[in-house]
Amino acid sequence: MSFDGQLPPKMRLLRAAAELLAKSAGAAVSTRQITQLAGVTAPTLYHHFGDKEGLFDAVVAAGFEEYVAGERDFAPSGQPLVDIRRMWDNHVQFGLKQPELYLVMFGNIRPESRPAIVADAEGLLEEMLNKAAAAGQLNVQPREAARSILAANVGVTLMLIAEPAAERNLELSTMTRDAMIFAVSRDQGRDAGPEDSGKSSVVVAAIALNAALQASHSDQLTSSELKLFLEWLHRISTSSTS
Amino acid sequence: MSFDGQLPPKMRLLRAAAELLAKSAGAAVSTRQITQLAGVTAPTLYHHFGDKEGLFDAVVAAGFEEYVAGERDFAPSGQPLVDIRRMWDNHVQFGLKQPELYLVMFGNIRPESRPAIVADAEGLLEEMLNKAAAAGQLNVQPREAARSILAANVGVTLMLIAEPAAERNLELSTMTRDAMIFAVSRDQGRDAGPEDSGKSSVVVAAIALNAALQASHSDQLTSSELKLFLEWLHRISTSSTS
DNA sequence: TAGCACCTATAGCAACGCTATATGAACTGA
DNA sequence: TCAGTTCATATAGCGTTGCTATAGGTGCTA
Repeated sequence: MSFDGQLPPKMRLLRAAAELLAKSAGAAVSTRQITQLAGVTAPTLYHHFGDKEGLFDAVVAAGFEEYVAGERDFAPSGQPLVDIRRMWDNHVQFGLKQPELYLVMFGNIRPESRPAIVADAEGLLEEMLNKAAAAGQLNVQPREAARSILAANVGVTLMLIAEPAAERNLELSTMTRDAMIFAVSRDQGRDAGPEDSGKSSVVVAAIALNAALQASHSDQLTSSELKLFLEWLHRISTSSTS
Repeated sequence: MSFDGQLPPKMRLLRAAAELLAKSAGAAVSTRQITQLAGVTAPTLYHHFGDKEGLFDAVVAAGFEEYVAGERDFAPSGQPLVDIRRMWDNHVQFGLKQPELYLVMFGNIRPESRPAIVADAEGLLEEMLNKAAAAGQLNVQPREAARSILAANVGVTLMLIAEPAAERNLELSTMTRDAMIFAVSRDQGRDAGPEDSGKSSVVVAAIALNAALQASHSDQLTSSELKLFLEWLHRISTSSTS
């Protein structure tokens, strides 16, 4: 298959790069391979993308949009925690379907190159977790919960990718997923050990109120009052969780 | 600094590679750089390691021994779950101390290359989890628990590495760690309906927080702050807007 | 038609991973 | 003692890589 057809060279380069990246199974992909498959010469690549990495970044960006689209695809079920399970599963499926792309996106992140990709993925989760918090189902701050869940999600996906496809056991994913969701969700605290629930009931209530307030535009307080109120709420919410 | 000294060339190559890898901050490291720093010519490298990747594998293997040594360093406390917490923390510390090495070990894993390292790390965890299982503290099979915990541990460490060192928040690690350990340990108050509490409003949340606060003597706010806070809380609680 | 952006091609550089071949040093067995 | 063998390193260079200086073609506006 080649892309000599009708598309503009920029698009042909993108598709060629994506295709070669996808079936190269981790081996290096050269610019010469890409430009040849795209039916284009080297300077064209550098004119449009500046860099080999620039081209790969563009591929990743396209892949990420696909990922985000997948995450938003299903209608909210009204049960945030159920939706979060779906997001987790969708994340894993995306990683297994496009392992090379996934490794570039989440496996190779480095402090300086860490772009908005992780932050965006985190934002999607946090958005959903906010709904859970508003419904009083959360045990911790939505942002922290999102980071934690996403970290575990990435770890599980990387581990599954690393395994030979034949012996992949998705139970690793479901088990870790449920463990994480269970850990951040509220309904564990009630029956848990006595020392745990005493402290956290205030925290849980504060978190729920915080989320609910932000969702509802209550007019019972002036904006300056509200600001201070929320600050105190935050202080309570983030109190001691060693 | 160079390694022209007394050591045999093989060792000099290893150290030079490790050093360059460590301070290259993710950029590619060429064999020419390595051999020059080691005071050796190209064929020597290929004689001893066969391959550039062979050399890197050797570096990783050395790094892994250091990692394992760290994991075994502390004496078992007699409480397996406590030891597992220490193993988790040690894993994260290793990753933060040698991020480049860690990324090669755990971030770049591909199906064909090296589940071996992961398998070893998993074995260490499983060993400890076996003790927990023997003590009746486990909820799931030790092997599955080990895989799950390790996956989350790797995910968290990668995420921390990806952050600028300045704003790294280790609470992500402790929180995820405790969530995972809690999830696999037996004495949790399991069960609880999927969606017990329907929709919680600001008012409900505020009332809950009010009650919780008064019962718990939180010290996050001063008494004067608390007084005002409770007044506002009351205003919100008694409002009729949903 | 002239001028002007844009886009693409020709040709080639420096750096890369790697190797065919040769040389020296250290050990063997007679 | 010394040829034979093996191990370890060096010289030199191959093919490929990412990238670019330069020039030419194309379609637009005037």
